[in-house]
Amino acid sequence: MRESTSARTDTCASAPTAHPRPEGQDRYTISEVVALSGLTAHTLRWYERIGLMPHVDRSHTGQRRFSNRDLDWLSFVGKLRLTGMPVAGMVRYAELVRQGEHTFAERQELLESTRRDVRSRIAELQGTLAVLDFKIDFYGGARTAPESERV
Amino acid sequence: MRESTSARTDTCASAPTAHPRPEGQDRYTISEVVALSGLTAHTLRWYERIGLMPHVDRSHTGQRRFSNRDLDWLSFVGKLRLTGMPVAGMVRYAELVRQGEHTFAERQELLESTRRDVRSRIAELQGTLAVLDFKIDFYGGARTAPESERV
DNA sequence: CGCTTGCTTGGAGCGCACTCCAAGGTTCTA
DNA sequence: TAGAACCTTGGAGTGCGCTCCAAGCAAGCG
Repeated sequence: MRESTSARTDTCASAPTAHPRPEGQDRYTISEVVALSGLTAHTLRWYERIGLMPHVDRSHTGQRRFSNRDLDWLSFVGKLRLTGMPVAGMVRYAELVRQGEHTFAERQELLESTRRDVRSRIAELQGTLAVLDFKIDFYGGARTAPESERV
Repeated sequence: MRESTSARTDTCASAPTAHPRPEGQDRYTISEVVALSGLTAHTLRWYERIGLMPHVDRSHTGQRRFSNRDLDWLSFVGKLRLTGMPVAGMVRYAELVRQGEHTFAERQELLESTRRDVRSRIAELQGTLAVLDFKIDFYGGARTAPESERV
């Protein structure tokens, strides 16, 4: 295993396993975080560069040491990513967090807007399900369809 | 209006209006199709180039004239696009259609696999809704949360 | 001590789905 | 019959979210 570990297998939708963490540990190397988060080391470093990660603690020689808190943050960011929020939006949220409690209202608005997006995306997907069901039934031999179709 | 018409406004999730078509017409210029489909002319030509559109009829001087059948196809392709299916998959489906009725089974499988993807994407989105609800409630002042959170 | 494996950086590259450009021919309105 | 608006093409460019590279330092084992 050499840096570009997992990934590439199946678009790796971040293993939905609830990030089982080794008990009583609070300093993880980057490769441990790769295993726990499903992200690549490249991506973790990139997240930090673009301001999507609070600055991670370092060992005396400069290597990253992630905390449980960092893992919590990554797990939340993973959820935001699943919503389809663009990276710029997540960075915006991270900035608000850094600015302290007086940004609570704005953070709430941002999440509410995201929630609206998610809900309409779900509705959209359910609309496609109706069409898929219809077509699949058609191909299923139940040619009840009034389709002149080239299908 | 000069080629790059609509687009850019809001990621233009293809107006969910059911493509109201002028009655009794069966030959549309590309700009009419732009208005009806919400796609750009660039995208329509590109779809044809990559084999996602059956070859469109032409006027005697070589300009495209789309039929109602073409619009039906575009509308279905729009649904597939909303499912999140990559363009390569849609091209694959278009190829199967071109090959005739003996590909019915394969088309059905492709759509069934797409339907599975859509269902799991919906589940994923519903999972993010739970997290969003939780956070939004937290910011809503109901600080009932046992969060040590940097939130 | 040497060896292997792992971590560091800035910057370049990639795949997807468009998106646009230049240069020229066509169609419509007045 | 002019002029504006619209259409054509191949190929180059864009934005997003990673993804990879080269060169070099660090850590652990025998």
